Amino acid sequence: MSRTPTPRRHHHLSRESIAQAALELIDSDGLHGLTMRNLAARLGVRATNLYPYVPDKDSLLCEVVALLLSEVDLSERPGVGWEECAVSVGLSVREMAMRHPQAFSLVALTPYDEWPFREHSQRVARLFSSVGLPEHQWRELASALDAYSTGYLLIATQVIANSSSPTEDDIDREPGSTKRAAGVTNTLGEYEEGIRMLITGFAARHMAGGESDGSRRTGG
Amino acid sequence: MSRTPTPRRHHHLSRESIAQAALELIDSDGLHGLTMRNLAARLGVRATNLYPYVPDKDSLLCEVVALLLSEVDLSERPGVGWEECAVSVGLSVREMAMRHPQAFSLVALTPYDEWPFREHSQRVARLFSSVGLPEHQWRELASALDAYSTGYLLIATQVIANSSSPTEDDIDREPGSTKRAAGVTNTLGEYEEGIRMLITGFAARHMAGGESDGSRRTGG
DNA sequence: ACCTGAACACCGTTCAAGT
DNA sequence: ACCTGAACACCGTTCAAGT
Repeated sequence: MSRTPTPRRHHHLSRESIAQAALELIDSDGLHGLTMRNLAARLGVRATNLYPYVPDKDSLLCEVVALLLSEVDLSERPGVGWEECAVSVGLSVREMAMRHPQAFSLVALTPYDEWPFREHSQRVARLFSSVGLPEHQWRELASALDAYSTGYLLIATQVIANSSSPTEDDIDREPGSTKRAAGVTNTLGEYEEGIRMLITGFAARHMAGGESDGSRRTGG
Repeated sequence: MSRTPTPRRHHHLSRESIAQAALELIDSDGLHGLTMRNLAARLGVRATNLYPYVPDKDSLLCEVVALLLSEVDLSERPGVGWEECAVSVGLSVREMAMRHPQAFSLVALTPYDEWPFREHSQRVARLFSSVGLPEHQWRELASALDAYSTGYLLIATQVIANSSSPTEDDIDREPGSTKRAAGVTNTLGEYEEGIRMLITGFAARHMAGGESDGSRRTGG
């Protein structure tokens, strides 16, 4: 019955604390700096001591994804129309991605039917169902916005992660390197404009009047 | 001077043939079935024999990405308006992704400033600059469409890859498993509708009249 | 000149042996 | 009862030694 082995020595160890340390390790050393041995060393412990708390590395990565998703602000925005609500959620996702550019690919790579996305989907549903759109409509909108955000931020963070981890060998000491010629922009403005294009197009194609000003003025 | 060592024995080996075999191996065994040793075995050779042709595994993965990008149809569509042109490119990307669901994440994970995207970006530029839109406009549109496609298809393929590789241990022999409850849909219709939302929104926000019917009737 | 096996420095994970 | 080092089966990659 006791599913959790509850070991007694390392009191600072737990699924949560290990996942937190893993995220910090990724943030500082990059994804392939996350090693069971490295992570254990960071916690003052041997790799084998992690296994009572975490079944394997994949589960640990799921835990990290859950940590990242929990940083997205999905609280209700009272009195805010669905358009601005969708925009602000998108911006919150971007803030999370830019706080953790080396870890964001984990979010994008984790299959949607894995458990970290279950709670997240429920939080999204709770927010969007309070926003005045019929369910089949906000589901289609949320799906498109999610695809756009995931793709845009993955592309942006991969460029950041690639140029910020020289892996200690090829440090070309030129300040303006040959990198950003490929037209990778990643500005908040461009990202937000894409979201607004989706919202505008959604309203035009799927709603009656197609109005999209977002001053909803809800009394209660 | 002789940068290419030009070995003489294994005549069937070359950068291209190795990359092709790597893609086939990923398609059948999944991404983590691709191993220098596995790949060599598939080619009737030892792992060390690959290194004269490919400097390391990362370069090999870039070569695979180039192979995948080359499958995208970016030929000109004479007499087709920019809207339908953008849609058909998006559908071609989806066909590539669905042909290689286990390999698509490589495309999404490869930083945009790596070389496989240079030629691809030039092909995109060649197509879109022939379509009647000013450069700053089609660049913004292409960027948003790329983000959407990448995100949507990554999410879709990760679910496919996750459920099609039971890794030989957890084969729950229930036909209708607990999987697809998370609302992962991945239909061609939903994907295409997202593209059209972006196009409609782009036209409404960035063009004069905002017309978007796509019958361009170009004479030459 | 070309190829090869052994070897290096790592992985994730397990488990018998210690205390 | 808890922890540990050694060990297993792998990686990517190198290189001295063979032919």
